[in-house]
Amino acid sequence: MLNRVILIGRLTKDPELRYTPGGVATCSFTLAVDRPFTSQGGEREADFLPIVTWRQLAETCANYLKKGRLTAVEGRVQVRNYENNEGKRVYVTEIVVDNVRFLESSRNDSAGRQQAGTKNNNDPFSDDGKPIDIADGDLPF
Amino acid sequence: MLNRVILIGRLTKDPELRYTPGGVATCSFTLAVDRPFTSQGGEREADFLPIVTWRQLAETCANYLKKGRLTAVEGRVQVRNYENNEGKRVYVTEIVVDNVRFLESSRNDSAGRQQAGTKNNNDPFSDDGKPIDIADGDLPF
Amino acid sequence: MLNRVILIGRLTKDPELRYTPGGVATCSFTLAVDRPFTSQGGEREADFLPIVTWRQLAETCANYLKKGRLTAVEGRVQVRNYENNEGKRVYVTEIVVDNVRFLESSRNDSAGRQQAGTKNNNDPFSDDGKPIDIADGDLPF
Amino acid sequence: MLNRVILIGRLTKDPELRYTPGGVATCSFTLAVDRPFTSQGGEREADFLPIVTWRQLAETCANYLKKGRLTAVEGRVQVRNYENNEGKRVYVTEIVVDNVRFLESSRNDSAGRQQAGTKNNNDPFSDDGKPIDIADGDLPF
DNA sequence: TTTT
DNA sequence: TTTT
Repeated sequence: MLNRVILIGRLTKDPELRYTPGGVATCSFTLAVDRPFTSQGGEREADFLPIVTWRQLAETCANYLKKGRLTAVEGRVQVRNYENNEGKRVYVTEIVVDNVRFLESSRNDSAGRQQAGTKNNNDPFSDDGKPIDIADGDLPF
Repeated sequence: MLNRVILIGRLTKDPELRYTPGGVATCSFTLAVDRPFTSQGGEREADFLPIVTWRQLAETCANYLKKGRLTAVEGRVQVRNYENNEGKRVYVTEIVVDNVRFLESSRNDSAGRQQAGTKNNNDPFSDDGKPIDIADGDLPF
Repeated sequence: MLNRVILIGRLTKDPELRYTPGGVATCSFTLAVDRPFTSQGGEREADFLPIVTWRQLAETCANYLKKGRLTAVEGRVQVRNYENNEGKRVYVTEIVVDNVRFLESSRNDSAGRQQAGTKNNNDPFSDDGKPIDIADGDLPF
Repeated sequence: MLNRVILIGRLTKDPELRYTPGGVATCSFTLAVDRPFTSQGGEREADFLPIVTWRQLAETCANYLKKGRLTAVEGRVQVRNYENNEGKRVYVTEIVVDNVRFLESSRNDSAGRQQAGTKNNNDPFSDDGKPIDIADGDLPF
């Protein structure tokens, strides 16, 4: 009935932009969000949360976000499921985001941006030349 | 760095109370949270989100929550992982909650509460008589 | 840069629906939100927060909300200012809301709803027959 | 019943640290939070929101925050009231904060920090040598 | 696997 | 599998 998440963290990698068969843009990345407490005994101190954006926001994220950037997102927790190749139902929890704030400008890493230009990870077909397998009727927001 | 979730939904079952070997209470339940949009094509219209509470709040939840109750929770998204019996690392996403609001009073189901008393689901050992396998040094908040 | 508020509380009165000169609907009400702690010494234990909604949501609120109803809202904190009749600048803090959840159905107060029908508080001109003094170019969202 | 605010903005001035007569620290500052939309007609495009913190967090804020710093805060909206010198009741809306994230490190302004040291704005008595007029029994959290 |  |  109400489902709201706000996160601030850093991208673990450059974002990935894809398109559905119907041409809808979607951008995915992972945010590393440091936990508020220090775990005793060498346990993990950050959560790695999968973020998904759609449409115009997806293209903006692909253009402006990069590995390591401090970023704030607003959205909702969603559990998606699909059948894997062994015929087993798999549940995936993602944060579907409708608002993104870039908390670090790009002024300090022009080198990084140029490098991003040479091996262009914003190209929707950069991985395998084919659009991803997402039903267009199945989009949030 | 910041990780905040607020949900309003209904419990899919009665909550479950357990204790760690060190005696720390933890209460788990699932919230069904209706999505804001109607999916075309028979898709799922709610997310079923696993909630975890600890210590005093866990005992309060076990005492006051019941299947079907409208409930608001505040907490953070957490990814826990463990090795399963095939030696494979499994990742579980949960909402670790530090604030709960009971949005429905119990006045309309005294029968239900009495029934909860006879088959006592608040008993930490109700399932198998043994405490659960959680390291005490690994608690949030 | 980011401004998000989530409240759960009860309406202190029936909501008020108005229209700008340009015909844009706006609905206002106050939420009483109980504080999490008990104040020693007879101090106030709730905050009374002014809520504003616009357009379609304003009309939905006017139709479905009523004094006393438990309600969840999502929006942002806004400080509006204007010059009063003594020529002094006055600052007003409001919660401008873009999402409302009705946490109590109306089944238990059909009497109340019929009464609301007789003295129709949903009539945009119920107070004085004139639209309110809000510039249409000055709308949020 | 639930009251949660999350803001990201910049301090309009250095924070002010004070102590109640009972010795409880409180730190105040204003966050400028840019609005998500551009107002046509020269209207204000940011909200200036008064933030209040208490106890240990107040001292941390006084030590680490400075004018201009990008900062995230979590808390609740509160309406405080008092009688002014004309005997009129005045209502003040503030964000009482229990979590602060410093989104900009201080590495780029050592000059600024040194200056802060010479005219020490962290001194609780820097303004007038007297503690502020707050009843100790009237503290949040 | 699921709530109203 | 991971960020600073």
